[in-house]
Amino acid sequence: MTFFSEKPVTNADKTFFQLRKDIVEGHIASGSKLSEAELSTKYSVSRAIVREAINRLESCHIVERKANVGARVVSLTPEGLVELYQVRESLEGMAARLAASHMSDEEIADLNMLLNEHFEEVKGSDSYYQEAGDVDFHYRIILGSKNNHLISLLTDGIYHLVRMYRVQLGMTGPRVTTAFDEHKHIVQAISNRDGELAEMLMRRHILYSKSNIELKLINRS
Amino acid sequence: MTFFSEKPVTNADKTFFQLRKDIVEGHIASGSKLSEAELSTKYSVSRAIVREAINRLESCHIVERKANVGARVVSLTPEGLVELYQVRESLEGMAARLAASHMSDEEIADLNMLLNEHFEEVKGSDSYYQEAGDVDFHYRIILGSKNNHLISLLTDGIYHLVRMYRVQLGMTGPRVTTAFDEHKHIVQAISNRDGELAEMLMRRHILYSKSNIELKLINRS
DNA sequence: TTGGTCTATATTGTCGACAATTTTGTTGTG
DNA sequence: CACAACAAAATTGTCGACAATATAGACCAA
Repeated sequence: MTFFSEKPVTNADKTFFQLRKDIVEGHIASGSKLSEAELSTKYSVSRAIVREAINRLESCHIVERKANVGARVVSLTPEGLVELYQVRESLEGMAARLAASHMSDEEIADLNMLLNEHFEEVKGSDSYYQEAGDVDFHYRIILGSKNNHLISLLTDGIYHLVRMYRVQLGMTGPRVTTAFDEHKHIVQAISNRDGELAEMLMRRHILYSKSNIELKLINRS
Repeated sequence: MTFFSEKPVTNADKTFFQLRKDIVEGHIASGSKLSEAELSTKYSVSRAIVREAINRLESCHIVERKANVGARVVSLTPEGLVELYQVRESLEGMAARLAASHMSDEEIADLNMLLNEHFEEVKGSDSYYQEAGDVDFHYRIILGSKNNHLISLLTDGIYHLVRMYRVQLGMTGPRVTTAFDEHKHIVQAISNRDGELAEMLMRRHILYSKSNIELKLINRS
C-alpha cells in the first residue's frame, strides 16, 4: 500500500513504520496516549527504539509530545483538516508548477498513460476513483517537481496525515466527483509546459477535495 | 536572536538548540560529519542525547543521515538554495493569503507600526535593512496565518535553513534593495483584506530575495 | 464536603555498556 | 603493482538500569 519506497533497515525504522501505520489506519485511536513501556512490549523492542519512533512521528505532526508528560496521537478536527489542506494546496500547487518545467517528455507520456488506464477502469461507472490511483497520480506530480525538499515535506509528512484523515473518515471508497476531469486538465497544462495554469488547477483540485472530505467530517459529528 | 520563543526544558532540547545554532551559524562546517561520540564529549551529555538531537535536525533537513554510517551536515549548494526558496515561496505566499483573512485589525495596526519604525531607522540611508527586522516582519505574517501546521513548517524547519544560507554566505549586512517598499505593499494588501494580492506580492518578494542571495552564492564560487 | 499537602506510584529523561555494522588497514596472491 | 580476503578498529544501533519529573491517591484540616 505504501507507494513510497521506504525500506526499513534498522529496527527503529521498522518500529517507526509500523507505529505510523497503526496510527494512520486507526488501529491506535487518534487522541490516545502513547505509553513508551506499553509500545515497547507490544512491538518487542526496547524503550529507546519506541522513543525514537515517537520522536519521528512528532516531526511528522502525527503525534504531539509534552516534555515529562508523554505523547498523544493528534486528534482529527475540522480545524486540523483545514490547516492540513491549506498546506497541501500550497505545496502541491508549487509541485505542479515545477513539474510543468521539470518533468521529461517521457514522464509526461507515462502520466498520460496512467490516466488512460484509470479511464478504462472506471469507464461506464459513474464514480471515480480508487484512492490508490489518486495517490499514484499526485505522487507522480510531486516527484516530477524534482525538488527534494518539497518531495520530502509531502511524502514524509503531509501525505500520511492526509491518509489518516481519509482512512479514519471512511473515505477509501469511490468518490463521486469530477476528479478525473480535473486530473486530466492538470496533465494537459503540464504537457503544455504551462506551470502557472498547472498550479492553479492543482490548487483548485485540492480545494474541491477538501470541501468533499470536510462535508463528511461535519456530517459525522 | 531567536525570535521564536522556544524554551528548552529537557537536556535533549538544550543540546538540540545548541547544535542547531552551531551548525546554522557555521561553527560546524556544512558538509562535515557529525560524530556522536565527539559531540557527546563536546556538549557533556550522553550519546543518546546527541542522537536525539541529530534525529531532530534530520527532520529539519539540516543534517542527512545514513543508517549504520552516520550523519553529515547538509552542504550548501545553489540547487539546495533554489529548492528551499521554492518551498518558502509557496508556504509564505499561503501564509500571506491567510494572514489577510485571519489577522485582527489590531495585529495589522501593529504590523504597520513595525514598518514605520523600520522606516525611521533607515531614513536617509539608502539601504534597507537589518536581517532582524526582516525576520520579524515575515515572522509576524507567518503567525498571522493562524495555521499551526504552516507555522511549524516555517519556524521549526524552513527558517533555520534560510538563516543558515544567509549567515554562511555573509548576507547579514544591509541589503540594498526595494525590500522596504515590497513589505509596505504586502501589508497594504493585508490591510485591504486582499489575500490573493498579498500572496502574489509575497511570492514575488521572496523571488527577488532568492535572486539576490543566489547572485552572491554564484559569485563566491 | 472542599481544599491542600504529602506520599506512593507510574512515566519519562538520561546514562553507560554491549551488539551489530561499517570502515580501515594489513596481508597474501596473482 | 593491483586486487581480494581477512583482521582490527572505530562508529552506530540497541538494550536495561537508574534518575528526575509528573500523576494519582491518601490523609488531614477548615
